[in-house]
Amino acid sequence: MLSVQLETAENGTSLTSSVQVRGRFPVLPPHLPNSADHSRLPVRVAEGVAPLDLNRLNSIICTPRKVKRSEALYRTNDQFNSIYTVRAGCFKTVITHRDGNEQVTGFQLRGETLGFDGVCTERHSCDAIALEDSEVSVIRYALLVSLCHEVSSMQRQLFRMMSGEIVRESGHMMMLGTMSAEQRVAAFLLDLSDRMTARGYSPVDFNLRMTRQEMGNYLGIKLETVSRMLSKLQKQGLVDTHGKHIRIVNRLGLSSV
Amino acid sequence: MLSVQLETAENGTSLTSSVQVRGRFPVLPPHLPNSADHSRLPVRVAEGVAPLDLNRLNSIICTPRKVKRSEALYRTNDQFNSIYTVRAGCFKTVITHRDGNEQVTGFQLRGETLGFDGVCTERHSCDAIALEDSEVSVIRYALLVSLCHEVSSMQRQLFRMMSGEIVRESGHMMMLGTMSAEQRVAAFLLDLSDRMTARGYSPVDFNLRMTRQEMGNYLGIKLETVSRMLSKLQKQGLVDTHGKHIRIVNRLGLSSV
DNA sequence: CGCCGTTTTGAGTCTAGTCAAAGGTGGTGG
DNA sequence: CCACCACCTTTGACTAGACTCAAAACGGCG
Repeated sequence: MLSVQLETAENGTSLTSSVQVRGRFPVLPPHLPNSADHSRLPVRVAEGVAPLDLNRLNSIICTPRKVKRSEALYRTNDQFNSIYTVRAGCFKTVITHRDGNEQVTGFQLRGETLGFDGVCTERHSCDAIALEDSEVSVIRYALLVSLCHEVSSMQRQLFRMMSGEIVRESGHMMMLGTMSAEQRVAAFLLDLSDRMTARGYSPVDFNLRMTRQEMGNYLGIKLETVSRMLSKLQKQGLVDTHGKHIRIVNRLGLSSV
Repeated sequence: MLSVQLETAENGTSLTSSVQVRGRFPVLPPHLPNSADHSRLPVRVAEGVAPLDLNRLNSIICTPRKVKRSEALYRTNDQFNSIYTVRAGCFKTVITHRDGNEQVTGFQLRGETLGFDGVCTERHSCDAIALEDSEVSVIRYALLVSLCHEVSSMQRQLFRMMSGEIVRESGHMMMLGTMSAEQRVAAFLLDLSDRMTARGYSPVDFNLRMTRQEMGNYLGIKLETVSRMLSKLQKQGLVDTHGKHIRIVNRLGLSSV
């Protein structure tokens, strides 16, 4: 039995497997975020899958690609060929309206996935921009799809990952639709904290990779408002901020803002 | 060659096929929305697919299910078993936060699809409520998945549908994040108009199935604001509203609000 | 050390929210 | 067929929260 894992965000889409191929497809241990050996994409599928050609897997998991800070991994209307998992660094996805309005639709941390927006029309529907010098694993979609066709557990996993993205986006819509500025900032920090935890970083102490501007855009508020709300949360003794460094002092208090 | 189509929203996910099974799986002609014979789900896949057992398809496309106005097709945390396409009527999907906050995440018209939110965790992550007496086709997910495993064009179509939902949600986020109340209402009417057109209804003359409350919740504004903005658009000569009946007078003007 | 981009804070404005009341609409039953 | 009721919609007056504009403080990097 061979097992493959496609790492995803944490909300249930990335299920652990009892049988894992290491060596050839080393899995990044979540508690060792700076693990030295990550020359290949960590790929994981929920259940063990039928034995299959390792070369086949190799052909899907391409050589990593580096993207410099503020450069694009892909842009709106680019031909869709691949999905990506973040091996190092951090990205944002941005939609640009014809009138020039921009909306940050998400931030992707190490281990999270990018590119599913392109499956539908075979062109990407947003820009993916690196927030710092980053590196991704490139997964050829056509090959992934044919692998899914052979390996049913992989197919199911891919369905789950896409559904997970749908669910996450719903949560974001809810935030944009119903929350006050203060609640948005609090919720954002908590979400980030959860995702950091899932990746093996400290849940209470981390550095933001995005500017107040980008954060505010994502949250549907202005950068000055983000700043004010952070100050307010600090006054309430819920967080401790120094520029981009965040320390969550009172997690419970933060979640009940 | 046999061709099956799973009808979806209009943004490119539902591709027409040259070879279609009629008779047994009659496709609702888009220009005849009230077509009498729709006792079975219209199922359509992008490309022709390999011949397969018709009984297999029959077992996936279950008997239709009726849902009365204001009743739930499914609720948050319900076990996920099936996805649904709307055969008649109209639904809304709603997320409820623990603090009681609600957010309408979408409206599903005739021919559109519901339920992908459940794939990820095998439980639904929102409520799907009928806005009027409605009817859906129930598609067993487990069977659909195994069919996808056999029929690669069906697998690709399902991936496209889910990606389409991701893209649509991104658009909604952009609206919630960047648009003024007036723009939101205008954009909402235009979106609805496009979807009505895609379903064979008039693009300029239609009835809303939701209340101002539900519309406002979806748009991230209050019901009074929806009402005010509709009045404003009417004063500008862009639309003509009488309660739930909408007539788009100046489409171009509306899109440049 | 000085520069540039980012962040913080303040003051004033404006959009959308709140509260309230009146006007419509559709469905039900007499 | 009409009257009544419940619910939905519109409109107005006032308020609050977030935005805009502006200036100063901070921080990282060459």
